Amino acid sequence: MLELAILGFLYDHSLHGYELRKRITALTGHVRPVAESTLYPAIKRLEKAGLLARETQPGAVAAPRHVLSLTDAGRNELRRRLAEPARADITDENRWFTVLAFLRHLDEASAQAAVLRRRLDFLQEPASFFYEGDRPLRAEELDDPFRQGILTIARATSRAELAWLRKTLASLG
Amino acid sequence: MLELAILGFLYDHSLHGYELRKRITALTGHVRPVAESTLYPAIKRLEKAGLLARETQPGAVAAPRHVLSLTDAGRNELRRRLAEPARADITDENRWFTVLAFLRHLDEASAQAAVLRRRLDFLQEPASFFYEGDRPLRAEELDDPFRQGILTIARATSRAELAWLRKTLASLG
DNA sequence: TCGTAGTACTTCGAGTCCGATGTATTGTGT
DNA sequence: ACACAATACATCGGACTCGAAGTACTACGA
Repeated sequence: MLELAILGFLYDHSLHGYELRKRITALTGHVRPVAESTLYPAIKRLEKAGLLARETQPGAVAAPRHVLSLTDAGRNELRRRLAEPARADITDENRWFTVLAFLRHLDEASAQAAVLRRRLDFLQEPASFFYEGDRPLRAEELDDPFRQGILTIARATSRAELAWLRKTLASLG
Repeated sequence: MLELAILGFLYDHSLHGYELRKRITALTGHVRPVAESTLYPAIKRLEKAGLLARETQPGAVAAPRHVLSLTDAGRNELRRRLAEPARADITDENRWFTVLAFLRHLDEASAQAAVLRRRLDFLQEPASFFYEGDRPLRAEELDDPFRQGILTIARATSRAELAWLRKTLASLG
């Protein structure tokens, strides 16, 4: 997730870690903030794996900056992760949004459409949060107003996303 | 999150680990499955902290079951976690849904309302995913269809949840 | 000139999670 | 009679994450 965001942001521009941090915070920080002590080790991991390169600049403002850029292997890896997301990247909205945020980096519309279709399939699975035996319960069948809320909100999200997915899939041809 | 779900499910009934696992899977498993090797250590943690008690039954169906039940400390701890959720429990939808799933266990409507109000405040903060400088961008200003999708879906969710929150807060008095 | 805020990165330890693997029992199909 | 699935729990190592603290430098107001 974090790694995907790092690769995704660096695909467009080289950035130093601090700027990267600000962009990741803007993207997902209001939901799930990223600690510095998580970001910098992640950068090191990716660097060690040969996915990104580091060039140290003398500090213009403060401490020396490490300007990061994707290697060819890094670009390939980003495309691979976007084209073949893990199951959790499809099902978990937080992860899914990160995939969506960078999906334009896939070159082919058909590959983009394939990813959207996986999300579509997932949303169409008959899944609920609450069951009676094996039968999924509908909001109206619950007497707990908070659990009703969960189903109400999830249904609204699902509806909106299905509409958007179908529209976008149609426009991708 | 996991711990909250364990405490929440055990508030109503004593359950053995395997049954607990099935209920947690039903609740959040389609989004984020819980591995057995995560659940059982979590149970041990809570037991060690004195929040739940274990009674071993001879295996009716298979291996001996450990029937788990909340101690008084466990009941207090659940109510405490529900009444004073961490920031991430409010902002991350996955965690928030878990709080909602058990919020009825808070005795007082005013305490329930206070939690809902925290979510309301969060949703009303002007936050986006994409910025131009400091200014949040609207869906129409993006030319990336996938990023437009993120904003479109997030807005639909937000609208539905705000409506539900206001309705429910009104009915809580 | 002194404190504070912001930039930019690092280290450490503790906790948490997961995949893989293992053990033991009962029920079901063939 | 035997394999296999399901029940039920446990252990282990490796990876990831976080909070706390630290380093170091610049800019700016009082």
